[in-house]
Amino acid sequence: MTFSFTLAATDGAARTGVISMPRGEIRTPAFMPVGTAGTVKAMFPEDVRATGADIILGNTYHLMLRPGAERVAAMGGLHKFMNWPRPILTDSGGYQVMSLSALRKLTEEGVSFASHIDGSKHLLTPERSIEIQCLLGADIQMQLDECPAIPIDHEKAAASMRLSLRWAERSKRAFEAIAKPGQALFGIVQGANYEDLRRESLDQLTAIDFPGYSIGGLAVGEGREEMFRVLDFTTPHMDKAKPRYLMGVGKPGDIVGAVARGVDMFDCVLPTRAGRHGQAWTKQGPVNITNARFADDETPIDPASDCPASRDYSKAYLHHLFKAGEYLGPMLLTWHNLDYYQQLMAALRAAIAAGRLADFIEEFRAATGETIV
RNA sequence: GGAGGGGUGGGAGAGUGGCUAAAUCCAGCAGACUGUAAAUCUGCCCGCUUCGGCGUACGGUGGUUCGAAUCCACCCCCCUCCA
Repeated sequence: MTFSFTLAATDGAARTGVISMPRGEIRTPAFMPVGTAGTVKAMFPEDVRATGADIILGNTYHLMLRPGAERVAAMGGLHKFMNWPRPILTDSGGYQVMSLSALRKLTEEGVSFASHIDGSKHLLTPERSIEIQCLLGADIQMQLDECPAIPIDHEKAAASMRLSLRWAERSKRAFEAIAKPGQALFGIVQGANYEDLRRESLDQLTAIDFPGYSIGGLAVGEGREEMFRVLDFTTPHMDKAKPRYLMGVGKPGDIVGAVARGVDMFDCVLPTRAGRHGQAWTKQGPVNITNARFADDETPIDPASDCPASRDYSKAYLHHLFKAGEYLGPMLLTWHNLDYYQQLMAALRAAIAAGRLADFIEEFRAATGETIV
């Protein structure tokens, strides 16, 4: 069994379907919880699964440094190591080119990082990134890319995007040499917020040919409206038969708007990080549970939810746990947020299948007060 | 009764003539977080404010001084030790 993507229904530009892989199916549009260091922080894998996650993320850079890709391979691979038997998507380390820009040097060859842990030097080339992702056993792998922040001028954005293109070719060559059947490598469309660059990137990647395409370099400072504008001139030109993955996005409203523009896959640290920081995402929008107004609120976040974290604990208790610095607070709120995100994805899939996405978006806007054009 | 030490903003605790509306930490209030250097970070935290300031303030009262949380006098209170 190999990688395949089957569309079940469309509604405008939006699609719903299934990606089939040896380790399981991924219902799209999909939200993939982020488990950078081999754990979705503060969560048990079985609870992540119970929220409805079909696939989670891992990270090349972090796992390369600790515990080391070869060690994970010796332990039987990342799935066994972390007790997550379903598909795993790994980022290539491209995001760290931006987030750790102070600790790395960029050359044609690749990226040399000074470890944020102990300062040790590590060269991450496109080939080494693929090798690491294969050692980890990642089901869906990412090419190494450069993820520049926006704003960036056209010239620099073009140079960066073309570097990522050259790395895409090298990544594919390396992948074809060592990957196992059933694994997939995605190319990453770059080009900042410039239409000509996004088109050039997409055309070149399409020529190289990947089983799925990521849209990178968004949600990096440009704002929702601008991000949607970029999607508007990008997704219509993408291969309809292949999954489209908007990397690092996002807030629920970002996801809803991107799904309407034809995006199939998402990942974001927001539900987990915000959960650890006391922010709950709800059907009415985000709320900071540490606010004093919750100190005496005996109602749960969502009494109608199937998720214990959402249903069985009062806001007053969650408020207390955070105020007291208790571990259970971040655990419960992470759990709730992941469940909320998966409920949102399930609702989007159902709405697309029923041909009523526009109605769903209107209801979402009314309930959250969010602006989604 | 005697000797010594000490009383600073909600708490702890710096400061011992002007750079002090008063360090720092905690508590409190609010915000942020988008392919995770994040159980993190930021702002506010005496009152009023047109955000430029203005008014009060370091146990109390009085004094020295151009100027006092800081020096002096007396008083009040707390702690330790001796009777």
